[in-house]
Parts: sequence; C-alpha cells; structure tokens
Amino acid sequence: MDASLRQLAAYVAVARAAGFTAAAAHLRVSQSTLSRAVSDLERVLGVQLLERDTRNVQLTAAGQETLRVAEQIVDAHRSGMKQLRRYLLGESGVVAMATLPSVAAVLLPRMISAFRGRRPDVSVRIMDGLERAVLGRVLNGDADFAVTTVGTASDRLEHRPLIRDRFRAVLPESHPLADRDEVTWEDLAAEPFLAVGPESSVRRLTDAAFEQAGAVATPAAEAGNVATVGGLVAAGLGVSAMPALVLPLLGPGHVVHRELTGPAVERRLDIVVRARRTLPPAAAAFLDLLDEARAEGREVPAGAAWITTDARSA
Amino acid sequence: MDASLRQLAAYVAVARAAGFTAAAAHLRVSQSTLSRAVSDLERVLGVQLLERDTRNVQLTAAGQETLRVAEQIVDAHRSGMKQLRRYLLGESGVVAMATLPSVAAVLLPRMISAFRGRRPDVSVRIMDGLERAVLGRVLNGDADFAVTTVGTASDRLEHRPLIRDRFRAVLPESHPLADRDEVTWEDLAAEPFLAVGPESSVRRLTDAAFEQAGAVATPAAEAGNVATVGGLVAAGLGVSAMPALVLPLLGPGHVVHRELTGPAVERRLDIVVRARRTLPPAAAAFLDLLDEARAEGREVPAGAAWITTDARSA
DNA sequence: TTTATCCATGCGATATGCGCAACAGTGGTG
DNA sequence: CACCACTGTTGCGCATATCGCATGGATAAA
Repeated sequence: MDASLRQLAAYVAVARAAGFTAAAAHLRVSQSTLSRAVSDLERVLGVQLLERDTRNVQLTAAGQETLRVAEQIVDAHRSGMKQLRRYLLGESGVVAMATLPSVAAVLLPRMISAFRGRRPDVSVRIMDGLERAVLGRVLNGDADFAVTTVGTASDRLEHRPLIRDRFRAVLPESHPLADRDEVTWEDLAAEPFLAVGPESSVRRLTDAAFEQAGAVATPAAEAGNVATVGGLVAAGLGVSAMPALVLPLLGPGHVVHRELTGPAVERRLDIVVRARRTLPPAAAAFLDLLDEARAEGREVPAGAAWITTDARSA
Repeated sequence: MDASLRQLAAYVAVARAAGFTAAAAHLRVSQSTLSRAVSDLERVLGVQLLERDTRNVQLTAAGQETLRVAEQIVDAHRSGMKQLRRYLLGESGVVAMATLPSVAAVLLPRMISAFRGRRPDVSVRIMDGLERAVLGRVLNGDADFAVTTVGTASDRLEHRPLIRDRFRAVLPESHPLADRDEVTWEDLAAEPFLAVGPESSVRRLTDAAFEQAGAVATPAAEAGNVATVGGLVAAGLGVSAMPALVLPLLGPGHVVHRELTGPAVERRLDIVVRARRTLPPAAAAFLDLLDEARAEGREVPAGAAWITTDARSA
C-alpha cells in the first residue's frame, strides 16, 4: 500500500512545524487528525518517523528521508495544480492563431500587445497564409482559431463575424482619379488594373465587383504579394483596389487611396473555430479581448469597421 | 479544492488507454469507478477533459495539459514511494561509521566490499579516529554506529561485543626474543619499550598489562602513529606490543610478532550505537552483515577472534 | 434489425476522514 | 509535593468518499 497524499502532507506539516499542535493550527485541522494521519503513515511505511517526546517531536533517520521524499511529492502536487489552474484560467499556455497577412500585420499587433500586457505568460503564435491554408490550419488543429475571410462555409467550422473591411481604390499619387474623393469600379476598369494573384481571396472579390459593375478589367499585371502590387501602382503602371486593412502593407511611397463605390464592396473577416470544440482557455481569453475591442469600438483603419452585436442583429 | 491523487491517476490511465474499459482492466478496478473518478476530476477542475464518443475518447486541449501535469504528479508520487521503499529496506542511503584506524584498515575493507556487492546503491562513509573521537561521532549523530574499544561506558550508548583482539609482542626480526614462540610482558619490560601516544586506547592497555605483570616499562620512545612505532621497532630501537588487528599496519619490513602472555591481554572491539535510537535501515543491514560474518566465523588475523553468541554466553 | 461494446448512473455496502472529548505523559510553578 | 499548562494519543460517532454491481442509453458492426 502506498502512502496517501494526505498522509504525506500531514507529515510534512508536522515535521516542519516540529509539533502536531502547531502544524494543526497551520493547516486549519484538528490536532487529532494530524496525529492519526502521521500514525497511519508510520504504519503504512512500517517505520517510526517521529520521536515523540511530550515536549517536542524529533525526526528519526527514516523520518529525515521520508520528509525529503514527502516534500518532493507534495510540492509536485501543489505546483502541478497551480500550473494547471493557471492554464485553465488562460494565464499560461499558447494561443495559436492562423490569419491572413493583412490581419496579422495590421489588426493583430495591437491586439497581441494588449493581450500580452494582461497575460504575459501566454505565448502567441501567428501562422499567416492565404484563406485556404488558414482554414486548413484550423481544421487540422494547428491553430486554435483563425481570423480570415471565408469563401465557402464548412459544417466543421463555426464563424463569428468580426470586422468589415471596405475596398478602396489604390492610385498613383499623381493619377487624375486621385483628384476625386470617390472613385467607381467602372472608373478603375478604364485604367490598367494591377491585380493580386488568383489564389488570393482579394482577387475573388475584385473580379466579382467588376462583374457586378458591368465592367471588364483585364489585369495589366498580377503579383502574389500585395506589396508588389503597391510598388507597381506607385511606379505608375496602373491602379488597383484593396481592402482598407491591406493598405498599410503597400508601404509609404507615392500611393494614395480613395473611397470606392458602384458597388461598395467589402470583405468580411470572421473569427473561425472548429465546430463543437471548446477552445483552449488562453485562446478563449484572446477572443474575449477581441470582443472587448469590438465593444469599445477600438480604432481601426478608415474603411474598416468592427461588426458589433448591434450591427449583426441589424 | 485540489484534485486528488486518485483522480489524477485514474485520468492518466484513461487518457493513456484511450478508454475507460481498457484502463479499468489495467488498473484492476471497475469501469464505473474510473468513470466517476474522471467525472469528478472534470467537476473539480471545472473543465471537460475528454470528448466521449461512444467509440473512443479523445483529449480536449485542456485534457492534454491536464494529462501532462497529472503524469508529473503521479510519477512524482510513484517514484518517490519507490525511492522511499528502497531506503527503508536498506537498499539505498548512506552508512556512516566511525572506527579506529586499525579496524578501518584491516577488518572493514572486506566487510564493505561484501556489503557493496549486495547493496551497490548504499554508500559507505568511514570516519576513523581514536576512541574518544569515534565515540563522539556516534554521540553527536555524525556516525550511525562505531566499531571501537570502549573505555568507559555511557548510558547514552549501547554496546555489542564484536571481536576479541589479542596483544602480541612486536620485535625486530633479529631480536633474541624472536627465537621464542611465546613472550611475556616481563620479557618485554626488560627491553627498551616503544609505546604509542598516551591518547591511544592501546596505550591504556599496555600500561595496565605491565602493571599487572608487576613490571615497569618506561617507554624508550613514543609515537602517535602505530606505523611509526613499527618503523622504530624495525630499526632495532626496541620492542613493542600491539593488538593483532594493528599488526598489518606496521608495514612489511623486518618486524616479527609473537604470542604474548603473562598475562594474555586483549582488547574488545564493540559495535556501539546510540541508546534508544533506531538505526537507519542501511546501517542496520550493515550490522546484519557483521553478525553474519561472525556467525560464519569469517577469517580474521591470527590473534583476533569473533565474539559469537556462544562465546558471549560462555 | 440485432448484437456487441462503450460510457454514465442509481444504489447499497464499506472504508476513510474528521472533530470532539477524554486520557496520559511531562516540564514548570507555587 | 501537588497542581497547572501543554503536549500527543485514542475511543467514539458522524459525514462523506469510494467502490463494485447492475442497469440504462447510445452507437458501430454484423
């Protein structure tokens, strides 16, 4: 038979306090309880641990060794439970999120900074990629959740609308259209259009917008990276259209953006989690922070807007 | 409330076996017991650990972390108890003994070798010194026991006679007395006597022997170390008398020893332990080995003899 | 549809844990 | 020398925890 945790803890307390009464006061139990627990431990181990003199207790040699071991076991239990409690409260652990590069670079940094200010022991892992890869990360469990656009729904995923991200016209600084406050897709169709690669979710939306506007815009050039597209625009090779959150990625040089209508197009970024799965506590805490930021209407680039509960119900 | 060891162990078993039934068979308890234990653990932690599909169980994220922690705690308990059991059986730990240099060098090495053959994980510590220091080591707890002569008894010490160690005459190889098989103290008194220092227990006995023989032997020279005395004898400066166990310490050179009578004098080496103290298990095991050696009449230098139970009762 | 397998749960028997109260040593005190 | 203050031990009864059995519900396999 093994010694129980309770017996070991009682023994450690008595040995440390050098007395049953003092230990009982410290543990907030009756003295007789400790007397029995230690006595039971001695019986289980088959060894006398304490030399009871009515004045004070002394450890025998076996008692010394037992104290060492008992302390190890009790400490392991105590620290393990503490560690686990912290994890369950979301105070330690890892938040693994998958997201689009624009979200990772523009929206998340402030959120992560705020999050780590509150929960410094939680490490955050960001996996950025295009929509397809991002959703794959969530499905296979690499990521706890994603912040991304969603083309086609899956019954293995759940979505929570997070932010609305309006497309804006992206123009060379000196372009004639830059003089106007507002530009239409039809206007853009008349210019050489610089598009992102076909696998990007942005491309899907620009194609649809042109079609809806009854215009045809054959890309004058394509690039996989939005920053490359930005460079091409800055060089005066043509115009483009990007969601507001992407604009900061274009770099500081010689590019302006304008409101884009006819139709107004926006992409919706959702929080995506696996269906019927409880999130790791730290990840749940991070999503709570996002909700909070949304509720507070924390600043986002012009053209983007939180989707609040009110907005959703509207 | 903390999770109990029982709950943690149950959870580890279920998680590892990936099922309640399999884990129950492994732990030799009923399946319902495990179901309850895990359910209780989930309630205590306030979190779902297992995703129960009727086909198999899967760990949630919290379940993964809990498994890590629970394994640590359970392992700490299991290995700690194992370690403690080994200690209590005398299979690990330290044997600290205090003893006279002659015992340490002549009698103990074979004993320790045999002991470590049986209990390789017990380390042996020998503290050698003269009788007074040796007994002090036992009294203050530095040593678990001593093997030594005992001049004056103390009620704080207990003695067990171990070995009888007869004094023999120590002579230069070419000395006239060396031609005889047997020498008396009176014979020695007629020669220049080379004595050990006054603080040695050997000296106390040689002085007493001369007195009992009605002879007076003024030391021609004194030395603290018996090997030094041996050197002086070898150089022909005089004769001496030493217990048989000491003789090997005199070195190989030009010294012979003869039976010494008139009276026959012996010192008694006792095992000495603190009164009313239980020995550390490993030390007790070592003493058991000494008893065994005594019972088997294991070889000791000529002139020394185990004190067996029979001899003691005689 | 039936069967086999798996986990959850109601239930009663038992073991364990707890505090109270009484008891028994032992130093200090008048 | 008796008494007090303080120690740990132990008998006792209650509350709860723990266990296995038997049963029930759900689902994959036959």
